[in-house]
Amino acid sequence: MRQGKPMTIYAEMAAHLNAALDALEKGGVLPAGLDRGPITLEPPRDASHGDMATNAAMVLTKGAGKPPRVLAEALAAELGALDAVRWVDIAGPGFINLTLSDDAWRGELRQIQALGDDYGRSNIGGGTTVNVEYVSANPTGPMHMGHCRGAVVGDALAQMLEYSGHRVVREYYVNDAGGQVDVLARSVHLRYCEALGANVGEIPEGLYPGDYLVPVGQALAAEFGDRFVSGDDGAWLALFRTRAVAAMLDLIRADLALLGIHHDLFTSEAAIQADGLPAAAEIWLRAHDLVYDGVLEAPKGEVAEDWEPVELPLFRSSQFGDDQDRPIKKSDGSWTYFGADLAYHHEKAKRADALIDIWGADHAGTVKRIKAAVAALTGGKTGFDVKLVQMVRLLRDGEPVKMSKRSGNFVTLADVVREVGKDVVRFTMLTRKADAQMDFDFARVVEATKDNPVFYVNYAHARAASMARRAAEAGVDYAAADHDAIDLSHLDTVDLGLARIAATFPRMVESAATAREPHRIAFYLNDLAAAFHGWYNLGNDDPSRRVVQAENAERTMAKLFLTSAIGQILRNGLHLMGVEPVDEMR
RNA sequence: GCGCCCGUAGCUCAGCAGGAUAGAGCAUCAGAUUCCUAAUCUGGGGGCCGUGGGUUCGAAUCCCGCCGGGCGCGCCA
Repeated sequence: MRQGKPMTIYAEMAAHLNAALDALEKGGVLPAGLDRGPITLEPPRDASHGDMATNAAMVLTKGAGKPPRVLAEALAAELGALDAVRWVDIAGPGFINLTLSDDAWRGELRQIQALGDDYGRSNIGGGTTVNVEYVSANPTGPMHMGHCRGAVVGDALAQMLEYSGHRVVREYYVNDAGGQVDVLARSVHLRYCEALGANVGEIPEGLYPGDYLVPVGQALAAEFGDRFVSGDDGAWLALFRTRAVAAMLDLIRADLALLGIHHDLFTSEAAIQADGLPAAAEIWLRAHDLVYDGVLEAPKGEVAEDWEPVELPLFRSSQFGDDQDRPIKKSDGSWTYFGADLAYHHEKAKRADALIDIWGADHAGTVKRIKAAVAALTGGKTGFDVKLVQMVRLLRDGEPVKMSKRSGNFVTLADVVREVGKDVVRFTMLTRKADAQMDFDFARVVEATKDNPVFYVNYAHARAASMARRAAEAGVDYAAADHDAIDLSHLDTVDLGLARIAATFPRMVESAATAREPHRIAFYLNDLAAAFHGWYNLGNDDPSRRVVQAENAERTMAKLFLTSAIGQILRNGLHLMGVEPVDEMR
């Protein structure tokens, strides 16, 4: 039966289903070569239908030229003969419902324990490389809460993809070539002068006012003295830009570290340009008639008075569904953000099989052009997905927190992490699907109630851990026991209901990774925690259902085995989210 | 005007590559502490899944139109 490399129960049953279909082909019930792609084997919504259900008979009816019930009966006969299957029935339009034996579920619990941290890991990625670019905040200041959700979603996604058999590169694109870094350099110059005793007064409109630039100015003053106080900015602008960006990246890296986020690669836009990549891309695109010199139409909607038609090199993004063609260079000859960005994506595509960008929803309008450019430059060979992450509204005491970048009065990521903790921030950011707006209420995310999934899931894990402690106090030492020798026949069908939910973890992770939707982990964990809390509370009415039963060490051991398997699943899920499981709550 | 996202219980949201009687939490009502954290649990009430078509054995899910809401829209980043 269970031999070779360990298989989870869904994988095992899927293999059995395939073998049964092979048998039907051999017996002439099914023609050979039917597409089995649409066949599913999944838990039915209604648990009373059994443990697993397959639509195989309905899906194959057309190709087989036989009614679903006929196919279902033949298939049911094959499947019913399996040891693991206790009961088969055919229902509705032709569903085949399987009820597995208790021993099959007991076996799955052992599988969870045997695989441990790897229960849920898969190789659906087949070792292909996925590049996930996330955060990529402008290097002009510390991280603020506007960056937070994309950071967490991207990081959890990367983690999930790795767990699902991809090689993952976590990348940060440093926008160090635009006008905003000149502004940064000038803002730092002001702080530099200030450090040398100049009275700078109010920070002028158009420069970054934040105090975080003060130490950068001081460091430059200490290093260069008053050499750059007066005189042409050509003498210092490039130097200050470099130093300021480096300092900002240090701040950003430190902020990300607070969230447990570490990128593998920081790629500089300026370096991309210095290496001539945009120019090379332009030549290629011109050769393929995807870039031409043309004049943009005036913008629709609100009419701008300062609109002037200018001839620019334009990318034919309108051929790919964009509203209009997009310039890759400005009228002063420098590259637009888009012009550099397409070259950057081309570069990334050379070293990965698939690209994923995590962007804020405010950049939604630019998705089409970059997708079009990437498709053109890679010949459509590299998968490219842009995941948009919607805004987070910060609430304190039910009131929206006002933020203004201008005054420097934005809520920093570091402040929030300090206030509520890394794990609360990470978990909360994953409790909505990425493309739905969400509220982040400072009071609610730290609430210790079941309304707060962060707490609720962690509580389940802590509860699982505390049971082993309590049992030890009562003289049943689970940690020291020989786990293979524990007799799981003490677990009945009710107990094994938890195993049924736990067993769906691997397929849930796979589907979440495939769909690139890390929030599904959070919802699953919440469901598992609920089932676990419910199971635990059965002991209130019926003492024989308690976990710790000092007078019955064997039964206690079996219950602890189950408890610890659930703890393992909770841990594996939390790990994917980048959240530390807690063993104890105070 | 155009593009993207969204419309599911009173509120906040899930709904797993279409599946069987649509789920959870909050709120509300009724219950449960001889036990491992009641920081929890059990049960009730509450829905034309925005709307009209289409695809098929089967649609909240896929396609098209409409209605309603959010966001974005210049050579910015």
